[in-house]
Amino acid sequence: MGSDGVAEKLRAGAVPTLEMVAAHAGVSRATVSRVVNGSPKVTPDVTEVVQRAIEALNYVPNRAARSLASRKTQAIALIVPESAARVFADPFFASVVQGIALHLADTDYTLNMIIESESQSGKTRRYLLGGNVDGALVVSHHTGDHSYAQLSRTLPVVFGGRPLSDTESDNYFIDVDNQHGAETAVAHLVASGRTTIATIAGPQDMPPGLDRLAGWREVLTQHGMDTELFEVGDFSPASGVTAMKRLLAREPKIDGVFAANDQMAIGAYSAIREAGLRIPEDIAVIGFDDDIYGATATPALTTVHQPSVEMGREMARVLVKLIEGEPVDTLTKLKTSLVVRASA
Amino acid sequence: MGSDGVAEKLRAGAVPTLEMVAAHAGVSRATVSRVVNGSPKVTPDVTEVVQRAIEALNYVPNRAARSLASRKTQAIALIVPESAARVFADPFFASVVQGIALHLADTDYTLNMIIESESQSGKTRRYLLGGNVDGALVVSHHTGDHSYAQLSRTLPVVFGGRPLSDTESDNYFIDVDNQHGAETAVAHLVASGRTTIATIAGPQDMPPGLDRLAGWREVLTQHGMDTELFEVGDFSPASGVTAMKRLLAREPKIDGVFAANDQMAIGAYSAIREAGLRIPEDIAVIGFDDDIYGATATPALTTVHQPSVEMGREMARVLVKLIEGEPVDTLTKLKTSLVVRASA
DNA sequence: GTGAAAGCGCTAACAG
DNA sequence: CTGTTAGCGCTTTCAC
Repeated sequence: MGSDGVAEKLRAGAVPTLEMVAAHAGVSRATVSRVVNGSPKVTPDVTEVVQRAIEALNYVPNRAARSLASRKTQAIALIVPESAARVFADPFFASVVQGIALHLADTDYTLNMIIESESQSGKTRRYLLGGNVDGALVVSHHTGDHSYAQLSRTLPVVFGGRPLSDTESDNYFIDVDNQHGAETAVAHLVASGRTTIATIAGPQDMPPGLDRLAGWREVLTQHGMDTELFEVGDFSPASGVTAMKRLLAREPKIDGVFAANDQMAIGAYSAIREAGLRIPEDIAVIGFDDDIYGATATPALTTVHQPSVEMGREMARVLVKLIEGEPVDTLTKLKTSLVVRASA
Repeated sequence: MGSDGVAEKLRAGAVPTLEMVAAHAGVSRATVSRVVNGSPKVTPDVTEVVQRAIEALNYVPNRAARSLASRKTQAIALIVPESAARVFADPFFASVVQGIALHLADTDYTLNMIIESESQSGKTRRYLLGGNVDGALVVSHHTGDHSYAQLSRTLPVVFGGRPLSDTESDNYFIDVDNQHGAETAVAHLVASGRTTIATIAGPQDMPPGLDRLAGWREVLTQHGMDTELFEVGDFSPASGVTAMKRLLAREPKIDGVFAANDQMAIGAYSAIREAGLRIPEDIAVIGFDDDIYGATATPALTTVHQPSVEMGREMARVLVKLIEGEPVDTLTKLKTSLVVRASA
């Protein structure tokens, strides 16, 4: 009965199943399963016979069946909450995804990318709660938006970027050390002899905006310098132009400026030139992010590099550990580094 | 027996199963399944009772079980074959992925992103052949590399970009109309009075390189103009510089140049300026791609826009149709459009 | 160490 | 139109 059918399929060249491998190797399905899952208690001889059968049949385990029986999916969701278009235009995001995918390639986990269109946020929640994945990764570049925070009570979740409020202390975050990065940049300005250093800050309702401003303030304070010279932008080039103009109007003696991101720094370039000043001779400029805008600008922008690929890798690493029950830190901070080019 | 256990679980607040919904609604599991899958032959009354039970229990179907029973995965693989780093730095690729994800969000399919690291190409093949996905999408920007061509005999596959050779005629492709785009660009140059039009072609072993050169040649031929003025680059800015210099050395009277991509066009900018010529007064320049390099250059580059998001969307749309057995065209060509800015 | 048996949660004939 | 009956392919106790 059963084995006849199997023998038949074996010959038919159908998609090989564990049962067929078992028949081919002359062992039980349980044993094949053990070999496939690397169980230690299987005789080497048997293991080899099974391995051979697997290769002979070109057997590949069926994911769905395995998932159903083991109650694990071996899949991880990558949630992209912000407006899709904006997120994908962001090179930072692309690098993070790259890092995630690279790390996952070394594991048995699969990456399920989900673009969260607001029109169907319920769909995403259902997907995540429906046992379709073992864990989720949430990327939200600049915004501190963590509307998925509650999710973590049901499912392992790792966020990219720190939360705005610390009430969500039971969540896991991978963050870039924004404040330290900003400090490095401003310290560079100070070290190169600049004495009137302004900053174009990011939105003060976003963690990176807050932290980078704090870094600027910290260094100036240490050097007993004026800490009032800042204007807030929204991370767009246009806001960089406006902010720089206001800064120049307030204090014409400015000889150094730290912008909270590269795009605003490029905006500042325009305002500075319009005022008839030169970069870096009259005003040194440093940005933050190390994106394509700054790299291709003239003069090439000195900026703070964000370890974006590394961030993705770390997010994936932490999530996998979390899923597998290993202990991990609640907050991981990644180091930034100053990329000195021509603008400062 | 059975129903007692179910009633118990119902109270216990365990993850709801179809069986629990059936018990709650007082119908059979089959009926619940029909309602969930939108079968037309269920009485409205019954449907409603079931729906209510589903909501009451907050039931979500288990994907693995459904997949196992129906022998469908409702998942699509996105394969990224080229060196991951390069691909992700490419804004074109990011947009394509965006388009794919956007279309899939409207369907019941899930996107599995796979970065194909050469170290484990076998893993990818096994994954695809192991019945883990219902179909695959292969993106390869400029290269005509379709090493996955054979796959399509086993699994529905849709490629982005046309194949280099036409031997793979049983495969499905979504391509951009490179030749027509190039023709539009060159026609624009001709229409604006340019008489000595050169081109910086892309690699001649890549479809876009070939097609864009063909477009240039076609228009010049139509106008009885010289068709010898071309140099081949490798799509990098540096190769654009070199090619432009050679072109200028060969023919100083050049007053228009069409580059096969924006990055080479920007390279040409340097060479042109170095020769003491102005853009667009002395030489009009047009690129191809409409990427960030051209948009932020000075003067802003006139270029041919690639419908990248649309390409992703189309790839996903075609693959889903293919999976569901609907007829689709073997080759879909997407229209490009000329973006006139300051350089021509 | 290995096999037998019992499901995992759902779909899909097949009756009725 | 609805219920019954079998599995889908694999893991996992529990005996042997």
